[in-house]
Amino acid sequence: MRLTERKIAATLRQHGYKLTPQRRSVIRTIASSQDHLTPAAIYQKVHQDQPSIGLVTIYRTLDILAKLELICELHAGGSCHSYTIGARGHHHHLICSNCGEVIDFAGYDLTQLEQRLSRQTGFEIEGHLLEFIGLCQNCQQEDD
Amino acid sequence: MRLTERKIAATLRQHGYKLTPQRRSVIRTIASSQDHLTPAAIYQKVHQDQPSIGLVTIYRTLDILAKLELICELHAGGSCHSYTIGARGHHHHLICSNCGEVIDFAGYDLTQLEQRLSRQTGFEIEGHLLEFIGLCQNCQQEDD
DNA sequence: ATATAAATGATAATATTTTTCATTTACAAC
DNA sequence: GTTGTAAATGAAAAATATTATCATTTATAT
Repeated sequence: MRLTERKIAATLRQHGYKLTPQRRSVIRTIASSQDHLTPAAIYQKVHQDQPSIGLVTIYRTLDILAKLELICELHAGGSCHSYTIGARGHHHHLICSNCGEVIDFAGYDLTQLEQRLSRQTGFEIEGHLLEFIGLCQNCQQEDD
Repeated sequence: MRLTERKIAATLRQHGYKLTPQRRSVIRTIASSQDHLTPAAIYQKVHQDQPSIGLVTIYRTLDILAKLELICELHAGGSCHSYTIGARGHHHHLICSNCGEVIDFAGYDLTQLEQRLSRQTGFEIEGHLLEFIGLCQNCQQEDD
């Protein structure tokens, strides 16, 4: 079940953020869209409602909403700027959010889930992205 | 097992790409690094070897290597520019690579895997990213 | 109504990626 | 080894995306 505009607004307030017309409009735009939207797309839509809004406000609002986990950030393929050498065979990654260390792990099979999704949605599934983010041992100590 | 520089070079040739010193250097850099590297980081390293190389060549080489699946593209968190409203409860996404349609799905639990990884690596896992990419039914038809 | 900290928008700066095009080069054919 | 050719490169600029700065405005508690 998707979060409602009301619920999002309330959570913002609870965390001490002010509820401005601009923020309301950003929330309404995202909440009423079926698709995922880029900051620029959100700006365009919100701009109809709030002609004086700046793109900066969009970015700031998205940052807050993402931090509070009221919106989801998607990785829609394409350009996410980090590369490692390919490993033979299928594998996934575990990445340290602090130092960037990457550990490959294998032996986890998503085929069944993939088939289930394909059957349920009619999608022809081309691939997937599975990553874990966390703190490696070194970085845990530094944070203490 | 990670791909070797040799293997990557051979695959490039097999696909009709020329093996230039610049490309060799990019491959060597990525292959010899433990971390994942941004294009800018790769450029810096390669530049020591090939002082005249341009950043453009890095981008072009990365595109080719990624297309041939010789390197992995990582999403290291941060700014990947697409947002949807948060759903209540934990869920993941299925995204159409053509039209961008997003389907949320729930009921898939990664806790066990998370615990296994945590035990094996000592990571303190903060979160994960699981997405499937594919073609929705509409877009499959258009592509025929 | 008022005080105040937070939020906004304008502007500029920075960072990232792509395009264009003249020059150079890898490599296949001889 | 030469040579021809398509492919690749680098320089420069353009396009795109994101962040920083700061004076002004505003939501909200009192």
